[in-house]
Amino acid sequence: MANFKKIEARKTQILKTAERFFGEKGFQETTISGIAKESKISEASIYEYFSTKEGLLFSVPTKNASELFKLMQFHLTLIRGAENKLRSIIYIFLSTNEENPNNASILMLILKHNKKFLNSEGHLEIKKGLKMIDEAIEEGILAGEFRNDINVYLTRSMIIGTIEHLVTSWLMTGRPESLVDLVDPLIDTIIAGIQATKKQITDMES
Amino acid sequence: MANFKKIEARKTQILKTAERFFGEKGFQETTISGIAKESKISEASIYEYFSTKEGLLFSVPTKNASELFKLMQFHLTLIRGAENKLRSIIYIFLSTNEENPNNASILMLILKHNKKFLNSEGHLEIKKGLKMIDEAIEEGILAGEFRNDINVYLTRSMIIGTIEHLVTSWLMTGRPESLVDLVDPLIDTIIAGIQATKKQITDMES
Amino acid sequence: MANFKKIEARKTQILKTAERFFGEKGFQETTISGIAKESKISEASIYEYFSTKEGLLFSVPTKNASELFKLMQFHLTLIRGAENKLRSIIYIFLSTNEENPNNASILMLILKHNKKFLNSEGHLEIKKGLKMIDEAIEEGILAGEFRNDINVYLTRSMIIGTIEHLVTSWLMTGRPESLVDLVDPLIDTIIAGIQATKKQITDMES
Amino acid sequence: MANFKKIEARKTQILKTAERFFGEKGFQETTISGIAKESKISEASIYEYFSTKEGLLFSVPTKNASELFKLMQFHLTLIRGAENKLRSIIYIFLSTNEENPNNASILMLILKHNKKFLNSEGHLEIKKGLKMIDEAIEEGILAGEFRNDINVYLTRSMIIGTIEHLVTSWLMTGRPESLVDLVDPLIDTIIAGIQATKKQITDMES
DNA sequence: CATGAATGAGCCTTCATTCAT
DNA sequence: AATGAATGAAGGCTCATTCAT
Repeated sequence: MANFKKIEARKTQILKTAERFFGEKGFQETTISGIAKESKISEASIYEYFSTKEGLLFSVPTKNASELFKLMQFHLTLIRGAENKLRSIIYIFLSTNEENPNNASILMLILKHNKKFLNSEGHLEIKKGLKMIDEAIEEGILAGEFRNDINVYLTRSMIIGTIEHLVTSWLMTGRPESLVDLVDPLIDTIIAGIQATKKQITDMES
Repeated sequence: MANFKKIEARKTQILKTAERFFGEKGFQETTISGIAKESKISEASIYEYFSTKEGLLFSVPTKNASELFKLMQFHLTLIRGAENKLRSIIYIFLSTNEENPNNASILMLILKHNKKFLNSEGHLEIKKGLKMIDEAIEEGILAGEFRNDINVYLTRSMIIGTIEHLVTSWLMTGRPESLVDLVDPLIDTIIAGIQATKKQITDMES
Repeated sequence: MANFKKIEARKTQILKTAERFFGEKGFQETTISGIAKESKISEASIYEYFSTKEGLLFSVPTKNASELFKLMQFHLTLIRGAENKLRSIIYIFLSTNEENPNNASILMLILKHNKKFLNSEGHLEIKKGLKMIDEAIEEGILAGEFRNDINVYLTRSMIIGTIEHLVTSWLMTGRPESLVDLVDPLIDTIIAGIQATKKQITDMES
Repeated sequence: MANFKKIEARKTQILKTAERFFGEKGFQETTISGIAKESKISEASIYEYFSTKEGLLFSVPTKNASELFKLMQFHLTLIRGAENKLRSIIYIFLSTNEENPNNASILMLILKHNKKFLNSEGHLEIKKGLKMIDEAIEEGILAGEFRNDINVYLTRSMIIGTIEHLVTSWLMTGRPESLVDLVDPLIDTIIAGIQATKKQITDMES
């Protein structure tokens, strides 16, 4: 028992250091040797817990994503209305990235472009998050909140694309200073673009 | 003169090969040795023309971007109306990327995440393109086509972010099959999100 | 007692697996970890029973050799005539190797070239086998079966060398298909080379 | 030109060191780094000339073997009689090994047991040497020097096996002190084993 | 100009072995 | 007695880059 906890603590220690290194320096510039020194765990031990350097990289965001989406799911059950759901999702995405820039960096700058990761189990967790967006959009269409001629894939791509762009810009250049401040104007614009117009509503009513 | 032309031809030969290699294999997986062999120009000569491997990478999209934005600028002078301008810009971005996936790959998957590039001269060309979007948006606001309360930076980020996301998805997974087919629904949604509503117009009139 | 037996069983289990691994993959390619997994005994336990990886290797053939030479000794006491004894020895060597290629491989391809083994206790057993050959040759000389001018060391070297070469070829390339089929032509040639000729016999008689 | 010579000199320098290291320490214990330091050529340069550590190993005896067999071929054309030819072959084999123990060690203790080598081009040279033995034996049979019922493969195996055993013993234990001293008794015994007996000759005559 | 040739500098990964429990 | 866990130590190999010719 105590043993299990100790090992988990060591793994966590490695993951914590790895997150910082990968996040700050990227994959190539990060060395296992560096992570080992920093986390005061031998290189060989790192390979006890993680199969390869890339395996370690993949392990960093998986846990985070897993926890995040559980949280999201919980929140979303409490929220009524597709617009509110999208607002919440966007808020969670932006705030999570803002709070955890290294993890954001790993996801946005490294893993998003790694084909192996896109086919890995770790990516499944992330796909769940995307699905929540789809579901919120579809819910909004069904409820008449959103126009019924919008393209769900495209709409999701706009939301995700914008979030990614904002986060990436923020990571790369440091501006704008706060990501979460963008939630409201962002969601307003998006909603304006997809919401059912009064005219349309009138049409439906008639 | 003949000499100058010969050298230019050799440079072009290198850039052509480099574009293919970087685009298909990424930065790390591409070797100078590989480019040298493929382009039948010695490694040492590549270093005559390009300072470093990264310098070569930076040189690939510069020329392309330069030509692209000249073309865009020319087109935009002929187009009236901010909406039409945005439509045109989005069309040119998506179609250019679709026609030239290796160049797209270099920009979207490699350079976008390279701080050194973002401060390099090559990035200036790209910034010009972004500025055109800003100008179109601002023009639309001034002309009353777009709402006057929209955030230009955010709106541009939505446009760019969506384009980047679509292109990146297309590069990484092969879907959607056609990028240019998305131009119309994309611009429709965006315009719907930012255009001045009748109600707003009425408000303004009153 | 039961405990002792259990330990012996575990040792045997390890040795059995080790024989297969060393025989099939060689020394370097065999890992203690592999043997541990296969024999379902922990690596640490293997080190309880065997000092080092090399110690384990040395232990594999010792038991086999020990049993073999007891068998040979028993057989030889029943056989009359040096030629018959040599025939029997060669037959036992070839057939033993053929029946147990992994053990053959360990001896022929690994241990024969290991200076440490040649000075180890395990090698003593093998030397006993060689001594039997010497004794048979000497017996043949004394009895007048073999020429009295032959070099015992050289003759034994021929016998051993040929056996080793045949076994090694068989291990490395798979031909000839059967080793024991070679016993008769082999012994015939050897005997022809060392047996006392009629002329010599006549000389001795005169 | 001068360049070519310089490179050849460097290659030779590497091969010379490699021969000593591999011969004295074996394959595993030899490191490229060690060879590099000793031969005062960078590790990277060694990899310029030789693809891998194993490739370097294979290159060591190839050149030697090639020269050796040219020499043998030349000698054999001058020699009349199968017995004399075998004597010459055995002498050359034993003396060459004795003169060049490191090369002998590489061939006898390392490469003979390396399946990759046995299928490599380097091994072809060695096979040529074996074929010379076969030819001498066959010549002897046709000429009536040797019995016509002997097995060529087996006879060659005896010759090679004995040589290998003697050389290996010499390498491993230092005995016998001189290999070439064994040529005469060795060939005498072998010849006695395979030569046509007077009786046989008489039989043939009758 | 053009390049053949040389190398410095690293880094991931593997395993035999040890030791506390 | 048995082992899970931890690691020290090492080594092959790759490339971007330089420089003499």
